[in-house]
Amino acid sequence: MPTMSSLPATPPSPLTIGALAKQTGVKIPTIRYYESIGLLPEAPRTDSNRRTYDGGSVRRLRFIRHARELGFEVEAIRQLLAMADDPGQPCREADLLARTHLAEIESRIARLEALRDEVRRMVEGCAQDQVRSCHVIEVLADHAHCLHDRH
Amino acid sequence: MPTMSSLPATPPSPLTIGALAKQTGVKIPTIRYYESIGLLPEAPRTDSNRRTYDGGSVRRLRFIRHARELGFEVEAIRQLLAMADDPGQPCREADLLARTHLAEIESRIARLEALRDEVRRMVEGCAQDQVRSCHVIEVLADHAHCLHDRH
DNA sequence: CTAGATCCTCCAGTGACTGGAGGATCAAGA
DNA sequence: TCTTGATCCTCCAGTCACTGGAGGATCTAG
Repeated sequence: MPTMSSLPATPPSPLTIGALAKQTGVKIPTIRYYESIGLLPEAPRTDSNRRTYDGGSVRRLRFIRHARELGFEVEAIRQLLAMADDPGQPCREADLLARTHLAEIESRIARLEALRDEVRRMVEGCAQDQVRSCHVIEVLADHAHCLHDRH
Repeated sequence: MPTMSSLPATPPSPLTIGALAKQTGVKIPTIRYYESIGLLPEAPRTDSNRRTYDGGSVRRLRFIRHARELGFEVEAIRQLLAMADDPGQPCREADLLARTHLAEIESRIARLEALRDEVRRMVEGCAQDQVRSCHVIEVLADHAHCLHDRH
């Protein structure tokens, strides 16, 4: 084989912060901010002090982005990441945490489904050019959709 | 009939801001903040300048709270409320808006369901005291769970 | 060897609340 | 009626999670 071909899998060349931002949809200052609050580990630097990233960073950052979009706060994400980083280790304490998050997730799904049904009804009404009253508010205002009752 | 009895339905006595806060789980400063940014209409005042509310306020505020918890931003809630306030009127323009929100809601449901399944798997693993690897990150990191592709 | 893109740090600004200071008002009991 | 504790008012400063600009270094393509 001639000179050009290297090993079968291309060695995973490190990403710049800009490339990471592009691949994840997270803005550069936000990436640095996540590092500063410890959601992302401190990125290794090049000789000229630039941060470098790899595929793991992409997955971790995408996870953070999705979780934030879904309304989880940073502290919850930090806990979720810690559980993922440390699979099954202090299972006893992580269990309660996971169950709490699970209940919260299920509550969100239920409320989103109620909202979805109502918005869908609105869209269908519009499609038929019918003027029918809108119950979006009632749907989300209804306390029955809450799984927890601490309010 | 004696003197005490009034009309069949008790006249809906107005709520104080504190009572509204209790019924909705929204803190008093937050209620005032929502009024200041126009999410809630300016509350009528008593002679001594205190805000008064009714059942409509309770429903509207509960809606806002749930929508915020579900991660919708204030601007989206403002639009949703405007549609609800003005049922079927400028149907043509509201339609696109509603469809956009619908797609967003469905995307959230899909991602939350994926997350739920994974967290559930973790919890079950814990319950059996099994040490199995955790894929929460992979689940939410997976770009396939996104319905939009602008990133 | 430049010129433009990209990176660095630091710091100030934004959106959506959250809470304290200082003062007025209300409602219930002595 | 008078007080006293709860609740309300406005204003303003602080927090969380970003977001963006200033000023300067480094990289990369022509």
